[in-house]
Amino acid sequence: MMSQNTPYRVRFAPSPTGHVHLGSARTALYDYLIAKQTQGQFILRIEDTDRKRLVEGAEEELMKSMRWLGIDWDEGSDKGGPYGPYRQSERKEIYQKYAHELIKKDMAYYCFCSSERLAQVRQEKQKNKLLPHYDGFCRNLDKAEAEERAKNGESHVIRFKTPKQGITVVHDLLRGDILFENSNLDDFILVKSDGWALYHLAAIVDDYLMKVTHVIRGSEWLPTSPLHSLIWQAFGWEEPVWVHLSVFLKPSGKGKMSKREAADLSNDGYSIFVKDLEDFGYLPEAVINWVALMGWSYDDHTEFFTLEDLVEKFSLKKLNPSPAAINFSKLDYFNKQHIKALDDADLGARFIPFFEKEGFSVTLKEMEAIAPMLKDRITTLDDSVDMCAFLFKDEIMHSPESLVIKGKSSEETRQLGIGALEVIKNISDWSIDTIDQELTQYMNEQSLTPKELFSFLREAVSGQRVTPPLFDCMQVLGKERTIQRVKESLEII
RNA sequence: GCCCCCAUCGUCUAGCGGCCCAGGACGCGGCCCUCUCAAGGCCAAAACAGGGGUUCGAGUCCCCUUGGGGGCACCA
Repeated sequence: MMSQNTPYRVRFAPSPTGHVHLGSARTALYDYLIAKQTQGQFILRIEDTDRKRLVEGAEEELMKSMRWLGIDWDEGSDKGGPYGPYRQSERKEIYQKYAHELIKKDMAYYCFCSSERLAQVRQEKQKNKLLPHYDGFCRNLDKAEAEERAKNGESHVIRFKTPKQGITVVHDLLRGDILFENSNLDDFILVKSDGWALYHLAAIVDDYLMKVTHVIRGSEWLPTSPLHSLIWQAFGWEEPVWVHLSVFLKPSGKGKMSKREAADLSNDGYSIFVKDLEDFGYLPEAVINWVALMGWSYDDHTEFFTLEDLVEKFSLKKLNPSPAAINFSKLDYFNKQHIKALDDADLGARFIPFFEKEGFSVTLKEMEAIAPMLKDRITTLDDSVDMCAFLFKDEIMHSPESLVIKGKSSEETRQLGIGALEVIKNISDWSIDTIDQELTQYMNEQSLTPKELFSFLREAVSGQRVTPPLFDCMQVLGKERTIQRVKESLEII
């Protein structure tokens, strides 16, 4: 095993079939962390050998999501590197070459069985309660003859000649040795009849050629890991360190999230896709922090981490192999924490797209002004619009019922409002402190409670029940517009 | 069905044989503060799945049971 200070070469190898999922984001994050920490390299490799499953634009979105998270790579399909190409669809011949090398070594063979026959074999085996594996029909064909048939264009796949006896041991960093009886393993396919390599072959050849030292992947790969070990051994190569991460379970902890359940999540403003989280107003810092802590911990009390912190403190050894249920309320919590940690200019800048999406045209200066009064009262960035839209509207709606002070009549409210308006008009220094002083004094004179006077003014000035602190709002609104809105309110009571 | 993995509060977890009648965090409940909403402060409830071993001593090691999860494609 590698010592802690040798550079690790790791790879994140998604297939471009859709949005980036939280589980993928976590894997990529850990890859990135361990590469940075050891001054190694993080490789982004696109696994697109299945031409049927390609999704238009998925590769671009994938890179966008990763960059948004702040997880950048050293080598990849877009930036090259010494071991490219980094897109498997551009490496077809390489896999062909290695597959034939295995045939030559008698560790793989041509199989000419039709998919109909295969389906039949499988069905029969299942009926007899046997493993639904390949029956080995082509396993011992005459080699020269098989070679000839393949050359003549007969449709075929290439299968691995899995040992029938013995045990294959996979050493997982988190779980130790895992034993698999070879008799339970199948003669799995290496190369499809269309000539494209399957994951099992392609990933291993690439990991070898790209000098990957640590393979970090989801535990759904555990069942096929002996196959992978066997291929490494067949080539006579030294295996990388295997690290199988726990899977993410749905919030209830009962099973993986289904497509349907994942879609339903967005009704509550949550999602398991990175792209959606960005749209919903979550900070990449928060998503990183949150996801890092699902299956990993630093100690018994530290939980706020920046990417830089994680690079310094992350350790594969402290990974937890048990499955983890996704906890979105913790995401909310981390989002609040990271929002609070942002300075006003930074936070303000991040509000802009959310205001623009709602049709407001705002300036960075304006956003900077509202940032401090918002930073510890919003959960997601788009909450800023809900809370402060009234500051940027030309007209707001008032309802007479919500204006009238509780326990007082409309007429009493209007008289009080007229008094307050006079006070406001007479404020020459339009600062938060002065507004506070003057209005508080008026409140005392009239024997009103803060709730009575300020709820009225809040409604009058914003048309909303909930806003940031009233005097801050009035200050940002400006004296003229404040007066205007109070006047309008008095007219409709 | 077969193979594999996992097992501490509702959830994420600390715990690597005595420091634990189990600590932190989210969430939940209560109180304080308070112009709304938050934030903040304080307090509370809440867990070692069960059974066998090993040991002077087990949440920590081993075995079994149970429970949960993952995988059994010419997908990755």
